[in-house]
Amino acid sequence: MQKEYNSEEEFLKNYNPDEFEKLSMTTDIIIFSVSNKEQNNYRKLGEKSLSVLLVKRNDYPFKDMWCLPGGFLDVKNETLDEAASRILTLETNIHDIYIEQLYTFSDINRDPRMRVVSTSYMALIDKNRLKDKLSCNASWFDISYTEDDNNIDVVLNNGNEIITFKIKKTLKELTTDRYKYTIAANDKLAFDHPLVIVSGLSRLKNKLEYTDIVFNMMPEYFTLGELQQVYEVILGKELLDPAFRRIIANKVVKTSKVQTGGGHRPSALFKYKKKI
Amino acid sequence: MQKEYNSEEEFLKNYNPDEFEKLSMTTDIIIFSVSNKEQNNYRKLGEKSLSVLLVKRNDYPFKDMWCLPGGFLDVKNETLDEAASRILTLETNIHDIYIEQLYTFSDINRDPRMRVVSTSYMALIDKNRLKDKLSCNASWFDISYTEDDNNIDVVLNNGNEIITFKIKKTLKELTTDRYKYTIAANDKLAFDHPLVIVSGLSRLKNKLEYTDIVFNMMPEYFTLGELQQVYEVILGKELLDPAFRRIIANKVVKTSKVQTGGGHRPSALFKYKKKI
DNA sequence: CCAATAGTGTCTGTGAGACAGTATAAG
DNA sequence: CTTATACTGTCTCACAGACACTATTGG
Repeated sequence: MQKEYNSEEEFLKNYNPDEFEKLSMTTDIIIFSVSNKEQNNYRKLGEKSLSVLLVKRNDYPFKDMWCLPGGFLDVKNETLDEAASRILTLETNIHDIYIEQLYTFSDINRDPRMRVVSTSYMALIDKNRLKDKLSCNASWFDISYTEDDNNIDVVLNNGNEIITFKIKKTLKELTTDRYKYTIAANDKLAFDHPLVIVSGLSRLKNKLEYTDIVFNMMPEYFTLGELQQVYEVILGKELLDPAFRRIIANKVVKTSKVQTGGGHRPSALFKYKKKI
Repeated sequence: MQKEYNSEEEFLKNYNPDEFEKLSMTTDIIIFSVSNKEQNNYRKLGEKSLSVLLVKRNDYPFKDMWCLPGGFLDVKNETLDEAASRILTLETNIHDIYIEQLYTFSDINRDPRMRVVSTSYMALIDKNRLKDKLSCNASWFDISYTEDDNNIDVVLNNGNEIITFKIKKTLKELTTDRYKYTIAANDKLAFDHPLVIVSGLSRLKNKLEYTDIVFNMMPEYFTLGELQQVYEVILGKELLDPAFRRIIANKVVKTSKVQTGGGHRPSALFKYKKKI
């Protein structure tokens, strides 16, 4: 039973902040970018792929496994958004990166040390902006995945090491296409990070279709062929040229620059057309 | 510097769970439903409106103000989803309610007592399912709101009391239509709940267009006129009959029942057609 | 000339917006 | 007969899918 107070001030003065049990919070950030595989055929375009930044854990728990960049919330001084930005800057050394909150994961045993709830974020970046080298324990992994009604199989590859995991989908409810995701196989990723990656992939794919989010992953100047490749690699399907050009027509501006040297017709370079 | 351990078990045995500062978490639930205003003209349909369930606070902080149903996370025993379900059942006395996570709010001073991070949920319900009376301090408020590029003005009305608040929108970033929402005016709602309501409204509006979410707010049998009214009241605009019927044609099944007594042509009753 | 990408023209079918029209109960 | 809603037919326009075609470079 609450005691009687005469004012909010009086109540707050007497409040015991340990009335409710407490826990720690972290943020995990899934940083997406686009990689370019070099081609040996001088004519062909380099194949693109979607990449995610992972960090190798030096310490327990999950020592020697990979995880998303993340860290604990500074309870006294920062919001979750600020914590995420701090970690993002720490990892990339650049500012002005697109970031958005994804989902808050709260499984009781997701951290073996103690109860930790984690709010995940998704960030998009053009890799070319990274002037500094990555810290030695961080690495870009190319993502490929297949999905059907029951499973998502994901393969992450940094050229050196291959990480695979499988997510099982079970229909949660009839009126939307929401699934409950559970980790069905995973050896190399720490915590519940397979779930975070899948949730980020799904958000990215959706937002690609109804926002201009993709331009956060593009350099200032790009060809429509490159942009189309990025769409294709994220959506996991090929697009027809005329249809694609119609879709992005009012999102880009043609510049006077062209890109030559490809052993074929040069392509015009475009910029993102900012909305009014 | 982390000490040297030889195994995960050894590390965990020696782990100090108070290494990182802790905080409390809550969940707040925005429960939407549809209300029916009675009409005095025997021919006319009762006007529908979107409603939200609010609770009057008996205790400090924010004593005597209204807030969304919510509560603290039981750190030892439940996930956030479970906490939200628990509170939802507590408030409504029914199970099988549609619920989804919305967003995690973490402003440092959102709770005057101490640092509290809150994960918000949105639930949709058909009010007619509520057999029990609401607890005496809970009440349904009809929502009406207007929105332009800079502000959202919301009016909540339970027939007795009127709550208004204003949200200021500032563009966060160019590539998507994401805004930063800040509370510009609010006297009667506790915490940052105006932000939660606006975030729920926006989610509901969006999902209406690409999911079958609306049927969680409908009774088992309904007329297309009623369904259309619900769409109109959520979207805040009128729809043309033929267009609307095309959109929902493959989401509903016509039954043999009809609804008469309206002083006009009887309308067929429909059910939600569950997907295969 | 060849291979590969850049870029365009256009046909076709689908589907949304719009509006007009018919149907039918209760008073 | 009036009023209000229920429900349908159809025209038009915009746009996505599909495919064929032209353009241009480096080797």
